[in-house]
Amino acid sequence: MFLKTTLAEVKDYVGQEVTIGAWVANKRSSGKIVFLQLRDGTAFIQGVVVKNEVSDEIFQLAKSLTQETSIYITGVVNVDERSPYGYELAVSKIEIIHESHDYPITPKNHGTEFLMDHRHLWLRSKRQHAVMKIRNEIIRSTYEFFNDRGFVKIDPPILTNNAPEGTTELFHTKYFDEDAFLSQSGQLHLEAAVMALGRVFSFGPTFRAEKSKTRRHLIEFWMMEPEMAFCEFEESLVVQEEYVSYIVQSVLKNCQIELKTLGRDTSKLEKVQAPFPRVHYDDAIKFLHEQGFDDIQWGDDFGAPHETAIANHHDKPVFITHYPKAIKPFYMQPDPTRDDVVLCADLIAPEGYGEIIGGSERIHDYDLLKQKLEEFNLPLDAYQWYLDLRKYGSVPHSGFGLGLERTVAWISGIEHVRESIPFPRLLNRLYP
RNA sequence: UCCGCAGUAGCUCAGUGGUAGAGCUAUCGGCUGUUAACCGAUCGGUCGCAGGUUCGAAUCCUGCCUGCGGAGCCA
Repeated sequence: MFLKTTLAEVKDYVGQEVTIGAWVANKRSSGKIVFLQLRDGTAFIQGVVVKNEVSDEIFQLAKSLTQETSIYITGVVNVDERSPYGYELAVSKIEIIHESHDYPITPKNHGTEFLMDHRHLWLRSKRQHAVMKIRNEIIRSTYEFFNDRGFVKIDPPILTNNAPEGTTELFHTKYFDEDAFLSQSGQLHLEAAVMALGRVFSFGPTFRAEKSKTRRHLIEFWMMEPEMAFCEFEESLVVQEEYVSYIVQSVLKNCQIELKTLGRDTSKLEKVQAPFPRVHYDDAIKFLHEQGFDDIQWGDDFGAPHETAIANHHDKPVFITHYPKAIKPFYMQPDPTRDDVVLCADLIAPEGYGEIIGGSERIHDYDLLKQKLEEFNLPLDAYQWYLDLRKYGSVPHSGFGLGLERTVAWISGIEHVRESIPFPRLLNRLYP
C-alpha cells in the first residue's frame, strides 16, 4: 500500500471496513443518529453513526465532535441512494486526532472580506476545493497538450531588467546595486529559447503593479506562454483554439463532480470546440456601432462592456484580430497588406469573462525591430540580446499568453478571479 | 486615480433623534435519514476612529480610516 485509503477510494471498498483520516466538515444529529459530513481533501462523504449499533462511548463522542476536528474514522462502506455521493460510511469507531474549537467559518453566510481574511481556512470549503481541483486539471491538461505536441517547458527569469509591455506599471526591486523588476511576461526570453528548442512553453507567475480593482484582475497571476518558431500568425490561432478546446474538454471529462458542486452550466462548455470565430478589428468596431455603442471609434482599445458585447454574440470564445498598431506593443509584426494594423489576436471568453489570451506574430526583421524600439523610446542597450535574435538566423515566430486565473474563473463559472488562485494578491491584500 | 455604496455581537444583518435587536456560531437540553437540518434555553456589544450639534446621537453634521462594486489599464 502506498498511503492510507482515502474517501475518494471508498467506492472500491463497498461492504468492507476501512479506516480513514478525515476532518469533520459539518454535523447533524438527532437523538439516536448522527450524520458526520466528512472531508479528507480527496472527497466529501457522509458518515452515519447509529446509537444502537455502536457503544455509548462512540455515540457520545460522535455527538460532541466539533467543526474541523481531525479524526481517524472506521466503518463499513455502503451504497446508499439517500446519500448525495452514492456512498456512505456506517461508522463503528472514531479516534480524535486533534479537537478544533470555534472554527471561524460557520455553515451560514459570510462576507467576502471575512472569507478573504480567512483564506487559509476558506480553501477547505467544498466550493473552494472544487475550484482548486479545476485549476489543477487545467494545469495538468496544459502540460499534456504541449508535451504531446513536442513543446519543451522553459522557465524564463522572474527578476528582469526590461519591460516587455513598456507601458504598464512594474514591481520595482533592488538587484544588489542595480534596479530590477518582477517579470510581467516571459515572452522576450521565450523568444530566445524558441530559437534553441523550436517549440517552447512556460508556466509561471507574473506581476503587474496596476491599480486595477475589478473581478478580472490580480496583482500576481499565472500565465501559460507558448512560443513557436517557423510559425506565422494564422498557424498560431489554430494552436490557440485547439489548446483552449482541449483544456475545456479535459475539465468536462475529469471534473464532473466539481462542476456540479459549483452549479456550472456545462452545456455552455460543451460547445467550446475548435474552430473559434475570428472577427477583424475593423468589423468589431462596425459591429459595436450597429449595437449602439457610440463611445468607441477606430483606433480605440476595447473596454470591458465592448468585449462582453462581442463575446455575447457568440457561444464560443472569439478571436478579435488585427488591432491598430498604435495600441499594441512594439514587438508585433505589421500586417503585410496594410501598415496601420498588426498581426495579433485577443481571445475573448464567453459569458463576460473577458480576454483570456493575447498573442501575436513577432517582428523578425532586425531593422524594423530596431526602428520600433526607437519609436517606443526603449533603451537599445537593454534590448541588445533581443535584437541579436534577429541577427543570427532570424525566423518568423509567433506566441501567445493565456491568463490562468481568468480561464479558471470562466470554466468554473465563478464571479471573481480572487477565488481562482489559492492566495490572491489584490490591490489591498497581501495576507494571508 | 475617478464614480457609487457600506462599516452595529465571532459571522450575516435590522434599527433614521428617546432602555442595543434578530438569525447563525458556541454551550446545554430534545428529536432515528439529516442535506446551510430542525425545536427550546443560555452566553454574547467601545454601534469603524476623532471631533461637533442636541436635554438626549448607532441615527444629524465635519474630517479621517478601512472594505466592497464599477471605470480606466491589462491576461
